[in-house]
Amino acid sequence: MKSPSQPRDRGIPEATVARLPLYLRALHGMAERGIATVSSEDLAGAAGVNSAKLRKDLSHLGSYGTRGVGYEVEYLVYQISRELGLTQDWAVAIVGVGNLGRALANYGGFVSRGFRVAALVDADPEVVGDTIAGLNVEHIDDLEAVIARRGVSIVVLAIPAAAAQKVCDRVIAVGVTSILNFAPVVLSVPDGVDVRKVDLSIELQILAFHEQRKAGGPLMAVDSQ
Amino acid sequence: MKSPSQPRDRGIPEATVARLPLYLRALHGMAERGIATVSSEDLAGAAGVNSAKLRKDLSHLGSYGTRGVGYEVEYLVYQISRELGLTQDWAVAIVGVGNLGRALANYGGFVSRGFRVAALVDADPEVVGDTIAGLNVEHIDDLEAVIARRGVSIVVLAIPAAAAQKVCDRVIAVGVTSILNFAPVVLSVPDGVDVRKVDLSIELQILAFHEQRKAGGPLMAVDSQ
DNA sequence: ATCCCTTTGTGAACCGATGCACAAAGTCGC
DNA sequence: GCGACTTTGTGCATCGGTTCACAAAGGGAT
Repeated sequence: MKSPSQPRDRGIPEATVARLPLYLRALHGMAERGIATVSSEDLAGAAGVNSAKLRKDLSHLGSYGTRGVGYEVEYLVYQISRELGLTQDWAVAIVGVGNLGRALANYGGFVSRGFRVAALVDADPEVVGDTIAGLNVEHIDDLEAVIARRGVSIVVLAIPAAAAQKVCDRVIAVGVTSILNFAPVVLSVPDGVDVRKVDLSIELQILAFHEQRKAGGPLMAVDSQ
Repeated sequence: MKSPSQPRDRGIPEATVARLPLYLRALHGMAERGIATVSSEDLAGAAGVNSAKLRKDLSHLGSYGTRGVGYEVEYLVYQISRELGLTQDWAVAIVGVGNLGRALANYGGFVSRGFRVAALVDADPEVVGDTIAGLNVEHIDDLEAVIARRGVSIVVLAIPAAAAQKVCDRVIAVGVTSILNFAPVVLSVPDGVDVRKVDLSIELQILAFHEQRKAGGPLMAVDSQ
């Protein structure tokens, strides 16, 4: 026989990984409202995806549903959390405590489960030493020491584009392999380092493209009345 | 004969649209450094993509290169800008001037070209009437009037998850069809409305997944020495 | 004017992701 | 214990996107 609930495939598709947090959030909401089991149809609805896609996504983790019934909410929360690595605590350092860095540090929600802001770092002597969100702001010169001391494994870059590559190189040099970049610049990193980018400007430009398209296209080839 | 440099295909792939802002940024940098022409190889390098992909992307806009030479930087900047709709000015309203909303309002860079923060709105009477980034904060009750008066066509939601759907519905009701959502919630919108989502928590969770994977997987099935 | 060199634009194979549709598997009522 | 019903898990067709590889196109030298 085989043990019934084992993650089968070590290779989970990237598209699936990107949706797991969505499912997890929906499940947390259901758990809080006391819902014990949920069908793929309902969960897919809450997460805004197709139910077949949801089932296929979950099937990559293992066979955690019961046919005729659905998925047990608490159990699925645990399995997804474990798969995403949220059963452990990740220490996050935020580099740059300008407007954005401050917002991130104070944004309690984003560090809800599994993540902990462990350090704030900035280059401006004016803010070094300040306390933001209960944390002391340390100097960028001590970046490497801070990362080592606090056990930081994920670094968030909330600094100007011009400074991003240099800081990126420094944190990689001391072993960081996960970076969330808010600076509007393409970081070049060696293999094995993951960079995820959040770029407000790009998102707005994509919206503008579609908005313009709705309004009649760039040439405004009006055949409307 | 045919006019040589006409956008040929009105259906530009979504993946291409998402990369055009990247190319545009790289081109702006080159223009500032006085570079007149650029090859697909060099531009692709600056944007961090494969050169064949870049050529195929640009070919969707038209035939704007010269074989044996490359692309004229200024001309390409204009063509991409036009395609993205950045030759016109988009009025953006930011709803919610908490930490994040404030950061966005002050973040000059993201409203660089084509975009203009035209209104700030919040529900907290404490901040309504304040001036942030040179703009008066208006009350959420006047949301519809503000959108109409300022000609807002893109709305940025920087509010708590619980309030997002309601505000979303209201702006859609007065004709807004482009929304950039920072609230950690799946918005449901009618067809024809574009929502783009920026979710810090999800990005971190994806990083955590890969970080854990590097460290040996969720089961820590160590067969290493 | 011709040849060689560079670089674009694209046909075609490939790859991953999506969604339909259904068999397999389980529950519940009687 | 059995049959009807529900819902999962997945095979398969399809689709969009990526990458390779090369013919076509243009520039510059001689």
